[in-house]
Amino acid sequence: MSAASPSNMPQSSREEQGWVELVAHLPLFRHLPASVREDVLRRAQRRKFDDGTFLFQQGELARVVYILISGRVKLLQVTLEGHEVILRVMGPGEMVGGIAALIGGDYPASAQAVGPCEVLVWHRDEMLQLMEQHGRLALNALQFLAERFHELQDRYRELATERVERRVARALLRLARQVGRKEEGRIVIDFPLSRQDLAEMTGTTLYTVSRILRQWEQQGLIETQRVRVHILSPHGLVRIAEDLPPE
Amino acid sequence: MSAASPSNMPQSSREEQGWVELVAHLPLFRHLPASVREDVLRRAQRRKFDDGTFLFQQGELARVVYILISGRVKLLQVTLEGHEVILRVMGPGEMVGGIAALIGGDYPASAQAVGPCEVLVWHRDEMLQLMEQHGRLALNALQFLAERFHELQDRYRELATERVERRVARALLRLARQVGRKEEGRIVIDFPLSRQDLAEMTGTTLYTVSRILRQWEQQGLIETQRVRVHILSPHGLVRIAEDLPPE
DNA sequence: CTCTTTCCTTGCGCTCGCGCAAAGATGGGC
DNA sequence: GCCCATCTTTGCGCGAGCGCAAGGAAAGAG
Repeated sequence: MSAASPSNMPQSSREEQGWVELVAHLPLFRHLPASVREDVLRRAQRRKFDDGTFLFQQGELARVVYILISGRVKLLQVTLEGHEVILRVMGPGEMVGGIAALIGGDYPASAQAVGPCEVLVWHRDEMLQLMEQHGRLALNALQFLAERFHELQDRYRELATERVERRVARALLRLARQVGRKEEGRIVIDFPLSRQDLAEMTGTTLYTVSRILRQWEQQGLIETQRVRVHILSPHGLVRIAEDLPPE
Repeated sequence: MSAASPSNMPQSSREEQGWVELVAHLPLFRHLPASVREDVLRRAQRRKFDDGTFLFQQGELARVVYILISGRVKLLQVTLEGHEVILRVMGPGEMVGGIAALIGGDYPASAQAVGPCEVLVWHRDEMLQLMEQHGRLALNALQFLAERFHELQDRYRELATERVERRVARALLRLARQVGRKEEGRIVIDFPLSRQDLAEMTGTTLYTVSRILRQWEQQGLIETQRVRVHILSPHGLVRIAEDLPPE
C-alpha cells in the first residue's frame, strides 16, 4: 500500500500512468480544480484484492470508501434464508461502498472481487470532510449516486412487471454494454458468469436461466461455454427485451 | 405563491409557524448555520396541489425540486405497456424530484398528490448553486439520497426473493410506520389505499391482493373497508413478513 | 333517490416458472 | 492423466399466482 498522490508516485510505469489518467477523468472529479483533485488523491491509499476476496462484507461497519481502478467487483446481498442477490457488477472508475460510508452505519451488501482488482481507499471521515470543504465534490458524488438510483429504480420496475425471459435478456445486454468486448462479429462478456449468477441478477433460478439460454443458443442468438456467454445477435436479444415478436 | 423566507412571511398564522418549524428541523438542513438556512429558504416558493394533480410527470425535463410540507404524494412509474408501479409514498419533510433535478435530464417517475398538498419549490439551477456554495447542504442531500437508495435496494431484494404474501405484509407494515395513525387498539392507514395500489407497490395483481387481504381479515389480523385498511394485529403481520409459522 | 362510477370479491382454468433428481460436461489441482 | 469440484442440462411434477368474467357493494353526482 502506497500513498496515491500523483506528485508522489512510486514509479512512473505505464501502468501507473494508466490509473492516474483514469482517475483524473472520473465523473467524481469533474469540474474540480487540479489542486483539489490532487489533495483528494493524496489522502487515498492503494490496495489490491485477489479473486474472490471481499472488499467488505454485508453488516460490517462502513469505515472506508473505494474507487475501483482495475478489475471487476460484484455487489451482492444475502437474505436471512440464504438467498443471494447480485445487485450490480462494477467496473473501473466506479465508487464502491460510497453509500454506506456516507450515511454511516453498516454496509448493506457485500463487495466481492471477480478476478484480481486494484482500488483506491479513503477513510470515511476524511472523505466526508473533503466533501464538506469542496461542495463540488459532494455534488459530483450526489450526481453519481443519483444515476445509480435511477438505474436501480428501473431494475425494480423491471422485476415488478416483466417476465423472466425479458429480464434475462436485459441483464445480458446490460452486461454487454458494461463489460462486453467486441470480437469478430460477437460480443464476449468478459468475465466468468455462471447460470447461477445470471439467476441472482434477475430474480429467478439457475434452472430457468439454463433453459432460456439453451433455447437462445438453439435459435442462434448466443453461444455459451462453461461460465461464458457470447452474444451473436444483440438485435435478437433486444427484440426479446422489448417483447417484440421474433423476426 | 409567495416567497418562503421566515423573515418575510406573509402572515404568522399558526399554520405558517408549523411549516417553518418543520422545515427548520429537516435532515436536509441539519448542521447548517441559520443564516444559510434562511438563504436557502428565501429562494423557495410555496405551492399547493389538489388531490390527484401531478407535481411532475414522468419524462418531463426536470427543472425544479420540491420539499413536501403537508399532505401525501405518491411516486409512480408507468411502463410502455401501461403497467403502473408505485415506487413510494412520500410524507411531509421529504424531498420530491430531487434526484432527477440534480442529475439533469428527465424525471424518471411521476409524482401525484394524494389529497391536497403543500410544497416548497426551488429551481434546479439555484439549488445546485446553493449546494456548491454550501458543501454541507450537498452532503445532507447526499445522505438523504443514500438512505433512500439503501431502502430501495432492500425492496429490490424483497421482490427478487420473497413470495407475494410476505411482500404485501411488509408493504402494509411499512405504510403503518410511515403514515399510520393509532386508534383504539388498531393502526389506521390514513389515506385511500385500493387493492390496486397495494398490488402496484408489491409487484402483483389486484386479484391476488384481494384474496390475501380477505384471508387476513378472516384470521382477524386486519379489517378493511372500501379503500381503507386497519391493522388489528401488527404482530401477526410481522410473523407473515418474517415467514414464521402462525402462532 | 337513482344512476354511474369505482372498487371489491370470487370461481375457474391455466401458465409460468420452480425445484428436485439425476446424469453429463468441463476444467483445475496435483 | 486422473480425480474431484463445480457447473450445466433436462425430465418431471407441481403449485403459486395470473387474469378473465361476472356479480356485488359502496360512494358520489345531480
